[in-house]
Amino acid sequence: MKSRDEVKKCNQEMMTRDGDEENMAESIKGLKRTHRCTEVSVADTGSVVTVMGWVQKCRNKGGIIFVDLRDRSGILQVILEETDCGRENFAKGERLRSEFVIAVTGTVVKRSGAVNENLKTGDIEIRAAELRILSEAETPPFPIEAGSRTKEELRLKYRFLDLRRPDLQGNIMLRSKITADIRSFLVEEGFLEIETPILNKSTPEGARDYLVPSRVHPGSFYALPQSPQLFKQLLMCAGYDRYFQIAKCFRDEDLRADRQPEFTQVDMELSFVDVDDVIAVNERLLQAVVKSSVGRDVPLPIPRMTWTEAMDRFGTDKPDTRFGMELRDVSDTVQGCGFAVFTGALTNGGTVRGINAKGQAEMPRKKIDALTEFAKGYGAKGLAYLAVMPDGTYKSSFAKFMTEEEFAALIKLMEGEKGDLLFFAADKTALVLSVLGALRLELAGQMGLIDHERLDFLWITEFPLLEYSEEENRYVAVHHPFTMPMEEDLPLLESGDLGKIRAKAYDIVLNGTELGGGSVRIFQSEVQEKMFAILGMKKEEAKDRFGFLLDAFQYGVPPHAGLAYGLDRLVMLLVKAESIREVIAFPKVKDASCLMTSAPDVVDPKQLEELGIKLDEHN
RNA sequence: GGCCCAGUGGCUCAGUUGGUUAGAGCGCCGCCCUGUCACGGCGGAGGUCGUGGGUUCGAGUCCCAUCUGGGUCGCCA
Repeated sequence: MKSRDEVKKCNQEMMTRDGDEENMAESIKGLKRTHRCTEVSVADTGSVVTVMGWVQKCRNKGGIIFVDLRDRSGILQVILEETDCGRENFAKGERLRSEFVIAVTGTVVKRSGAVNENLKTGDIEIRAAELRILSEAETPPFPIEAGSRTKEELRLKYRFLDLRRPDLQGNIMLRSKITADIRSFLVEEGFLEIETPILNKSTPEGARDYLVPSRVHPGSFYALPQSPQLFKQLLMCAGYDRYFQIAKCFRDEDLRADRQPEFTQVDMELSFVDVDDVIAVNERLLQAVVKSSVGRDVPLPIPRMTWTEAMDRFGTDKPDTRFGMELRDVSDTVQGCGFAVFTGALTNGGTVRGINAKGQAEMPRKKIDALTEFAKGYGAKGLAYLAVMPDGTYKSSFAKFMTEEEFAALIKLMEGEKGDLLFFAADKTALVLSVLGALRLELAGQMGLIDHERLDFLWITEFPLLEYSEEENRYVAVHHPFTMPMEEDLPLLESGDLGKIRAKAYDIVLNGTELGGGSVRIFQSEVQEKMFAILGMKKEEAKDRFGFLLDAFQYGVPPHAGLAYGLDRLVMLLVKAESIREVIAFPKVKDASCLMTSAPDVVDPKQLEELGIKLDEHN
């Protein structure tokens, strides 16, 4: 592959290349498109239509030319014969190549040849009377067709071509429909769509901000929003009791298959509500949108699970409930056994848990080793296994440390049967859960346990309010510092185990992906100040960073709560895409750059000077 | 920042334990063809194997470094 600089140079050449000598582009003058390609049907037989689009493919039989004309609606066959269109138009037809943009005026006829069952318009064709070549085209660097297996790198460099492909067009068009449906549902429900600023004050809690300098404020920086959180709370203070926004958000963090540095949230906030009210309206929203976009029914109510239960049963706060293989706590059973890895973990206040890979007893040693490596990737020191062979014997990495009775008890607890393979992890609880949670997903994938037709929605509730950060040496907010503790746990704020406080926070999960989350907000300034104190924020600092919010709370604030969805993830899951990039028109690659525009890029020194910015020598 | 995977004509891939002129399908170009729709027939062009270095009589194949893209851990209030 080319280096970044070479690519840049190449792109520049591409952009500066002039309209060339051979460009025979004709004018559109006097023509008006009457239909998209697949808007023409057998009902139009006999009428004259004008269609415009791209040449998908030409089949020149000598005296007759078939042209598959494509636009975003699909494909329509155009037929050119000299007797219909005359010599000049036919000659143009002979010059046609893939991706030429053309306009055709002609008569809709029923096909005299065979019907093409694969096309929506397979029973008709247009007999061209006039053909205009509106634009010629180079041969594209990869085929413009559905199901392309072209390297993503190339697709992204030529995203404008990639976006012509029917599968990507389908995703982008469905995304548009979903967005429109969300808007109309929320407006119908009395929500107001209100925009909030893109240029903001940096609030360095949480993800890293993208910073924006400004000519008129040398030395100061705006930050791009990570979410409209504070503004929507202020909107509640201002009385706009139901707000929503399709909001672009930015986080300067590393990318993943389901994470982009800029992404879109469906953001909402409601006044005079509690947890159940937010959940209720959002369940109806999801039901309506899923129905209208992909025609699937979402039965209500959506199941709910507390965070504690999710962690306990699935080892994660976003469980994929499309299959079982739940985690089991075997700590009590192995407590007195002779296996030091297990007993040692327990002595150190940890846990021992297992999962049962049904029918996998004969898994080759190599594969088990690979899974052990997989577990190590999540911080496990190892992975213990116990295979209950079909003949009833055991094969185990800890065979010599346990008695027959201990094995029997362990297998019984794991509901192990002949042919099952049991995996165990022993360590600190959080680590064990994360390892087995990941292993569960990995195994399910390998074993083909996941039904990809299912849409399993799930609410996760009662998240912990705070968690202790070893790195920061203090408690940090699990959700954000404006999250309301559950009433029952309020006393713990004063004295008690801060890690035990549950929050009025909730996530919506679909098929093991976190679709969105939200919370009831703190609306009493005393509680908010207490919260800042717990987070180690001095009064002055809190005032400096969030003073406007605290001020607003002094002037009459309604109880309020909200939620935000990752729109990209919702669309991704509904179209069954593997990556969020398949539902974003112009996504960025792993290092957050754009292969098409080559952003980010160095800027003119004059621009920097104007901004009062000096770079390090090594930049 | 760590770990893993991939990089061979325009595209997608094959390429045996290192061994003569690096193959295929599709696409592309030319000629022919009036019912094709994975159109067909004949002919043709096009790659030195991401880059640099090394081992070797000999490297697409082995080693080191590096670039590019992807997955993932950390990170993502």
